[in-house]
Amino acid sequence: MEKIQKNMVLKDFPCLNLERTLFCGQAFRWIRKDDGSFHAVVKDKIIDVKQNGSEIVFENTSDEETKKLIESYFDLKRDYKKICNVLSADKSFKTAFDEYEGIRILKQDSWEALCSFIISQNNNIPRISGIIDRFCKAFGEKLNGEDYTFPTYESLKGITAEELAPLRAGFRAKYIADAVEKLNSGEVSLSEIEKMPIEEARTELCKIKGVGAKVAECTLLYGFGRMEAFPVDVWVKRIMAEMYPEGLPEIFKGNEGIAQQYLFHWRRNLKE
DNA sequence: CGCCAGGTATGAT
DNA sequence: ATCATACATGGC
Repeated sequence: MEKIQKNMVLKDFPCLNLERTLFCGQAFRWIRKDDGSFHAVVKDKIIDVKQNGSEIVFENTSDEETKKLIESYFDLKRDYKKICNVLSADKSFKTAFDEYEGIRILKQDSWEALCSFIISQNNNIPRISGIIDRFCKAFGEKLNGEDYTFPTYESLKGITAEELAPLRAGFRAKYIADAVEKLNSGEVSLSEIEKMPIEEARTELCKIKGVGAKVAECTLLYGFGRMEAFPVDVWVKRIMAEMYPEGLPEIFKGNEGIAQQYLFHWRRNLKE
């Protein structure tokens, strides 16, 4: 029997480098398999994707729903080439972009982004991934032998920090519990935040314990696709001091988040 | 073994 | 307001 074509293929797609996009510190669940492909669960779908030269192949993506998910998650409708060209008028951005072209902002589930960046505080990336992995295995929905969905806050309703102990998240467990509680009670609403002006959205997110300026900003950028969000961590603080003592250039306006991701990744790989 | 990690809450000046 | 420190855990 002839095998039907059921892979979604992108040929010469502008500004999409999987390796860089998936491992630049915005998402924590992607793994690299032995055959060089990348694997993760996005929402309730298992995604396997590989990059062969100018071709990007999403495996087993025949259904329309999965294609729509990929289009949204990888932000495929946005013209990064054009945006980055504008941002490149700034010398520092251009340096970062020339070295790391192909990074896109992933549009993740807002709850997953919120939770992931609560876990990220004062933590390192390998351990963040480990905690999230244990979180999914302990409380997510099993898809098959290895793969679990990210647990919803609805399914965690009433959970205590003690019950989250298996994650070994340390002092962050009580923050996750507080987020679950406030989202379930409606004291904080992600669907409302989605519609809010950014300043108001920041204030809402910061009602959750363990959510400060940085985590709120990451949630808005990676969970809500707010490209004007600009997370400032230790690396970006250094960037600001070293390159933008007078503040961000005007041309970044509306795309501060994209600028941030390139500058962050570039500066972090520079070390010192 | 010590240092540090995509911060934040808390308490002291 | 601004500043220092603790925080859980484990990667390196």
